[in-house]
Amino acid sequence: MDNLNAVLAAIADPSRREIILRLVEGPARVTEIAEPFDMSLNAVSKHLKVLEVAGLVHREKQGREHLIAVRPEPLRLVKTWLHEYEKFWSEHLDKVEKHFKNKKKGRKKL
Amino acid sequence: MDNLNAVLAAIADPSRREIILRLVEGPARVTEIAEPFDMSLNAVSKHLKVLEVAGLVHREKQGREHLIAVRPEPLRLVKTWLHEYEKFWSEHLDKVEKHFKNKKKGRKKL
DNA sequence: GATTCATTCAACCATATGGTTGAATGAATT
DNA sequence: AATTCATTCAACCATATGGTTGAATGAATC
Repeated sequence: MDNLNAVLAAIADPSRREIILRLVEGPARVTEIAEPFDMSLNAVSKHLKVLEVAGLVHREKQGREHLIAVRPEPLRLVKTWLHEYEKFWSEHLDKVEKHFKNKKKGRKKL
Repeated sequence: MDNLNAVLAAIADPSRREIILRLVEGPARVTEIAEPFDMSLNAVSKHLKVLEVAGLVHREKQGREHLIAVRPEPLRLVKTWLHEYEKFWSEHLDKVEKHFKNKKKGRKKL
């Protein structure tokens, strides 16, 4: 999946990870989300945009306020990549194992 | 862990993820790693530096060539964060569940 | 010792990122 | 209708990022 880039870049920022964890508690308005942060509302708004583009957050406009809710699905992509990595890793270990087995068996040949 | 930032930023780049997967096959020299890429050797060298700083790769200088090997440990940090996220998520689901249980039980009160 | 080979360092470039402030939009309140 | 409130848009700024090219380093080879 191509989106993995966006998802990883999004969660690479600590403020955005904090926002995500905060949002697991439940949806919140932009101002609420921004409250604990030592940065402008605008900065938080930008972070939310990044999370939204990555699909990690969904925005529901309710009149003048925006309700932001976390969306867990894109994190699956990260898990999937980690699993792919581990799959390759264990396959490689298999190969190494076989390599050593062959060494044992064929010791006298070479 | 603070390094999580560096690890996530490192794997957010697709070339670097490719390098990592390549290195699971086994250690390689810089030129070997660079070979499949359509970018300068220098660019790859920089990517390796980023991976090295993030701890995802280890460099062993062997004379004039550098043997680069993958180091899986830092990816644990990513897994840990995902687990933390999921923990919070399920705790929140618990809360929601209890909330609805209370609604059921106390329906007549409110 | 001169040359070649593997790699990094240094400088540069364009674009992205994370932040700011001030103005604009648009809904709610008076 | 005027004002206030929630949010984004726009412009700007400093720094980071991903790439380039050319020079420097330092080991191997002739």
